Amino acid sequence: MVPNFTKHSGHEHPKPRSAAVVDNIVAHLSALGYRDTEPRRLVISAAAAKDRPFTAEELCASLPCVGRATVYRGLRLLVETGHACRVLLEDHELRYQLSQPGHRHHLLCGVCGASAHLDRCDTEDILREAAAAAGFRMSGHWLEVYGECGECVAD
Amino acid sequence: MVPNFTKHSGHEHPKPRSAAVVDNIVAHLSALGYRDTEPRRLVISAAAAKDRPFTAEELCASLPCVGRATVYRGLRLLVETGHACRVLLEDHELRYQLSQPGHRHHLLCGVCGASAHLDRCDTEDILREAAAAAGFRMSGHWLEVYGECGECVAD
DNA sequence: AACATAATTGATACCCAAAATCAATATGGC
DNA sequence: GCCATATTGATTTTGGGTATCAATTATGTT
Repeated sequence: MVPNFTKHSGHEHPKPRSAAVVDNIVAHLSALGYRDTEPRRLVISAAAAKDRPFTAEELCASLPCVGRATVYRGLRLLVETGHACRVLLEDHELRYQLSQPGHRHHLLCGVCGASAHLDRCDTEDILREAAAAAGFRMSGHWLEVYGECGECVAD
Repeated sequence: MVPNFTKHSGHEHPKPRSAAVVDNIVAHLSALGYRDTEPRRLVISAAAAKDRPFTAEELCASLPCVGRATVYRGLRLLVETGHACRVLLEDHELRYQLSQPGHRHHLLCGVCGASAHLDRCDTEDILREAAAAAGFRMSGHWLEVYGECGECVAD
């Protein structure tokens, strides 16, 4: 019954990072009073295993042993607690993606669909300034950059 | 039962700018082979009259004489042709907003919901550079800045 | 370790936004 | 004005997402 996460071809990393991510999130949820359950871990783990933004339905398909409602609830919880965010890509489908809380910068490849984080965010100050020029007091932002990732450019 | 949309207080501008926007869009659609029909104009006009992102349902309510299907089709067409874009705000509702083609920068007030365009986009170059550092070739971006607009800050 | 309590799960039913259908109508080129 | 065709809109259908609720499970306590 345990789903087999053999998605990542070739590489035989024991995936310590992904597991750590799941543990981190579960720990945070516990701190917030949410229980550490296996279905919830499965949802988070499956979400962490995705290497690009995914739909709720895709996640359901990846988790045949977890009820639909639980998958949706898990996703909602992740979004509410800031561990995932919703992404509206150009195909007009609502997708999800794990993310560091408050971090809303993504590089999205229009060819292969890969998604990466934009780590160094020098834009913060510039945005704040531009917003101030329009009379806004900025509290946050969401940024998505479309283009082609390195691999797709190489092809 | 009729919702009272007396939001636009006072101002009795004959709204020439909005009309021009509608004409522009209709002209572009015509160039693409789409016909110039009254229901479609009504949809575009109603969308242009909104001063903040709106839901499809809200637009339907604003257009009791236009069929639901036509409103939804009109919105879809606007999005497909780049005259509107979908916006995912923090209340998790899918909203629409007219926009210049390719222009995806908005200032969104979390208090009153007002939306403004970020016109001078100095971020373009910085983003391109940051994306390149991650191996991406940037082709476009979508940026939303959350915060408080001038009026709400003043209160 | 067993208990009590409360959160969580999942099968199902339900809701509603959005799309599909299709006959009737309006548009634009001729 | 005519015709081919895009468009409309009343209606039906779809499907993503949520609510329900009995059964189950996690956590703190003793």
